[in-house]
Amino acid sequence: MSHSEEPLLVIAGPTAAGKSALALELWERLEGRAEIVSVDSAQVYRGMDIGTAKPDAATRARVPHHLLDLLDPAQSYSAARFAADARRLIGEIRARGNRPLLVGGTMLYFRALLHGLSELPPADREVRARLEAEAARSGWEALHARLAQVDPPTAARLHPNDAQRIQRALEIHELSGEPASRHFQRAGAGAWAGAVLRIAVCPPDLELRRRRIEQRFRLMMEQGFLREVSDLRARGDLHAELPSMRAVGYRQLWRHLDGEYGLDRAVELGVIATRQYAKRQITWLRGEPGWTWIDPAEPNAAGAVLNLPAPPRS
RNA sequence: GGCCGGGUAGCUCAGUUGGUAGAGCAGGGGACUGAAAAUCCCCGUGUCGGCGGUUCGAUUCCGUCCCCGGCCA
Repeated sequence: MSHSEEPLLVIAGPTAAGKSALALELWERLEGRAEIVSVDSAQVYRGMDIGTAKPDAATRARVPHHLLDLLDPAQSYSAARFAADARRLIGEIRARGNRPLLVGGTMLYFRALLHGLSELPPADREVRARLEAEAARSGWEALHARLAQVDPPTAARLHPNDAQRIQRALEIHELSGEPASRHFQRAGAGAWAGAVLRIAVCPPDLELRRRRIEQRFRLMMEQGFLREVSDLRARGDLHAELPSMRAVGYRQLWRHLDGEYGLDRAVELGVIATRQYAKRQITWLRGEPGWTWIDPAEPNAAGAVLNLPAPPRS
């Protein structure tokens, strides 16, 4: 069987569940004939290592990893860029005769790759800034009302408080002259054509998940997470509203450095934010059919993954 | 020991001119198309500190006790 005919192996799961460890074990079992593609919206930023639990240098020297350290934290990545990058990498890895392992926790990125995205205008700083200013003047309800004029289906779908999506929908309309709902109806980039084996790594016990998250956050603090954030902050050109600096943990430590609250409180809030993030990831996984749930504590979890029957082409 | 505050949801507190109570946070559930580790939605019964009393009815008024602050001794 050639590698291109093997199902695409994707590994998702809530943060701190043990995805990376499983991926490394899979790599061993595949005798190094595999490469890892990170599916992680925060690990793409350089200098954000400890707080994103990025694999360390030794691991990366041994096992090929992709889509890490792509951008400076002042820049921003996107689901669309991820989908394009991942598609390209999967082709390249297979061409080398290796098996791509897509591993990460950013569920929108998985969806963008596997289900495809509509063809939409990319984000536009100016349009967003203008909408932002308008919202500051007249409130998001007013913009929601305007969206209801130009794109009733989308306005009906969005809550008047969902500023981010209202802004995006208006942006799409403005830049393309067409409502987002119409774009969505048309076939976009399309779903992934080949077979996909979806693995959801998740300890079944809620309490265990909660404990692991706290332990890992505290470990990050011991490893110098605060220093990492204060170094980023000391650059002077970054700010708290950047997508990179809004990441779990970074946001809370940044505010602590701003003097908003003490370190203990920052850690507490960081742990809470991480748990809430994990909950959202699980919600996403539960809502989608086709995932095989794996308990990482199961002995030989990696072996079990490799013995799963290939799913039908989707 | 005396005086003054407080003791109400897991936490911080609001409130009831006497008809058994509600916010924020936490927690749970959900949504998700170029910011997604983002953004947003839904979910609130708890001996209203204990025990007595007054009352048709007390978390609310009265007495008493306990606990926590502060001030005075």
